[in-house]
Amino acid sequence: MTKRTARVIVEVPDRTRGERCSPGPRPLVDLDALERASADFELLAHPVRLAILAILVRRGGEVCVCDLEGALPVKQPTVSHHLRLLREAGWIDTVRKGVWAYYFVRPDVVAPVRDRVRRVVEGLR
Amino acid sequence: MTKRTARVIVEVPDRTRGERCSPGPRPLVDLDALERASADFELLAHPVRLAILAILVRRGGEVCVCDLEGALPVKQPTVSHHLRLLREAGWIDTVRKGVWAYYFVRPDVVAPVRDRVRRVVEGLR
DNA sequence: GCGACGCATTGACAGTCGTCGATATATACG
DNA sequence: CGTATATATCGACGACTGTCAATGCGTCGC
Repeated sequence: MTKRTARVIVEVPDRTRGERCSPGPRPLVDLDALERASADFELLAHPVRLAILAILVRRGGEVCVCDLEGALPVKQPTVSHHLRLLREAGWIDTVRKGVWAYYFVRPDVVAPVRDRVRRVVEGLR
Repeated sequence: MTKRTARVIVEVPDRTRGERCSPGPRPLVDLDALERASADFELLAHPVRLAILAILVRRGGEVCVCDLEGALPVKQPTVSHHLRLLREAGWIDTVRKGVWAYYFVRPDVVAPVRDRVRRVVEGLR
């Protein structure tokens, strides 16, 4: 989703040329965790998507698109767009019942997301 | 930071025209929390920034830019750019010591961030 | 002073994102 | 069938993001 061009390197260099300007051990960064986490954060980084997720979780079940549409400050194609992003990420899924489409969260997918995010955020201390 | 054009409305409409296609109570969404949280997530949604934060937190103190520069897969102006974003958000700050600039996290700012993110993410259950 | 160095800023570029009108698709109802 | 309704997709637009070379700015050592 982002324009990530390169990967994050694991070590802080020991700056053999000249003395190091920071003392202390060289920090290690879990590369793959960062990459996956940032992808999660990208999806969370929009209020409409957050609202969709909040509504779906609140209802604890299927929610009709038309209800979402009415609750959000964007037009129908835009709602559909954000629903697609969440669906393509696997976070939510949909069933059609007649004319209506009902969306719901997939807890089996969102739970690992929650774990990844929690791990990164708790690391900020 | 995002292209938010409008605000998130608080209620799911009761669809007076026609019957509602979803039953259940109308969910309420904490608008301001969503807005602030999505701003937090935007800042977290890049692996370089995540890596910077991880390194700063790990070191538990000031880290020279040149160390960060060596640890990240982007050139110096790009590092500076991401440092600026984090600094402008108040998450980190800097002291100059001679030629070098040392960055460090501001726990007083990051702690509320952690709380907001935690609140949103724990809400995903 | 001068040159070297570390970092910040600028400016430009390509790529991506969010939005919405228009349109397509699909279902339901006469 | 035709029409209405719900959702998805398309296409275009403007705005923003990430990146880096070039340049500026401040500090150090000489």
